[in-house]
Amino acid sequence: MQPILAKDHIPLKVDCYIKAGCVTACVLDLRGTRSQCLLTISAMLQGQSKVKVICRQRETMVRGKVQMRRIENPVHRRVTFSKRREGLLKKARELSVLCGADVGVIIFSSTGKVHDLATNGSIGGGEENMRLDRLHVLEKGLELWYWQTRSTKIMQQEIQVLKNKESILKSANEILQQKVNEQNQFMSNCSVFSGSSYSTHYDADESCLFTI
Amino acid sequence: MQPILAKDHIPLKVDCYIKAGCVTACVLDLRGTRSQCLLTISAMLQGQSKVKVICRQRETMVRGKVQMRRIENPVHRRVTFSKRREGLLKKARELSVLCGADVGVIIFSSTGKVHDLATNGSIGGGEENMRLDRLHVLEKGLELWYWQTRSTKIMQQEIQVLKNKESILKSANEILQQKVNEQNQFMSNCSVFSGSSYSTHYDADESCLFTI
DNA sequence: AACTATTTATAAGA
DNA sequence: TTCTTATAAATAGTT
Repeated sequence: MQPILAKDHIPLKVDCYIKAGCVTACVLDLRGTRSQCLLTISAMLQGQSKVKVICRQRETMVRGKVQMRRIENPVHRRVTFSKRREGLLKKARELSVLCGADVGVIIFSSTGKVHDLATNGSIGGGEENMRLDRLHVLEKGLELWYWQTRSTKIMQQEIQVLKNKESILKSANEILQQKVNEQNQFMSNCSVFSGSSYSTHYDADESCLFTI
Repeated sequence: MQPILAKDHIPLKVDCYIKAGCVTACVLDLRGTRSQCLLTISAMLQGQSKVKVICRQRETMVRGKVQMRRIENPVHRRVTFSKRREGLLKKARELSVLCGADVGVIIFSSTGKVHDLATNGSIGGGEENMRLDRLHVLEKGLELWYWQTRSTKIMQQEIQVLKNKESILKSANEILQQKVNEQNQFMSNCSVFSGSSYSTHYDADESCLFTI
């Protein structure tokens, strides 16, 4: 793709041409609420916006683009983590509300094993989602997180218990089976007791069916 | 909080005072790459930025803030879902890389049961994360998603199988126990066999230890 | 899919 | 921690 070099484009830097623009401004309303607003450049340059701009000189002018790599400074990293975690959860909630999607976010911090989670859809539908405050969402999130982690642990424990039971029952079964076999053999060797009803009641082959 | 009414603040609207500002601009570099840049208002007003601004009049000027409620138009909703899903996954990846956190995102779309997931930390550490392209991350994500869902299902199945085993083994145990008891009783009633080594080998109380 | 005006997020400073 | 705000980034509506 080649650059579009219109005649009325004047270079901003050596390698840039500005095409359009607008003004992001910080404002206070009469109640003192701070927010950001926007003015078109044309309105500014044509004097249509009756605005006096107060520009304070910053100590450091350079902020630059954030390098996408791990932040080494622990303080900066913690602050950034806190800010961006909030942002991510907000985005997740917005996606869920706007598009009716179920969104789950799980965050494990590197240091403190902190975990957060944002979710809805499973909470309830419609306008009620709007009224869920931060606390409620966090509460639900933790609940779900607990469910995830705990259920895994509990299931693993349950499996272990059942395996132990199985092992013990198998041993018991073997011993009992051995007894039965020995008794059967002993009694079959004893011709005095032939014709007894015992032999029909318990049979070695029948009990083998229960061995797994 | 009361508004700060400095003398050199001139009202922008009836209820707003501008305090500071900057210019967001759309630019093309010489290779035609489009990006956004920023100019300070002071530089603009003082003529320090040699920029000619071209403002095109839009057909519709009103865009307004997005209402945080479900988008009813299906086309708009799908487009917004697509855009914001990408944004959310990007944010998740950034949080993970910048702060060394493990982040998982699961998205179920309202219509097509589509699910996505972004994760890292478990993939690997350091600079290599930078090189993971979208496909790789998605692949890993799906893998993890599968792990989550499948492991739960598998564990539940395993628990069910073990419970069945336990039930069968218990039945077998009861039947065998009954046999042993009956045989013991039968033989103890038979005075001819007193003094046999059998009675010491299997005892009803001993096998009861295996009942859980 | 691309464009860009506008909104929103956030890094650094206070 | 919270506030501020300059600046970077996301995205809604349109082409």
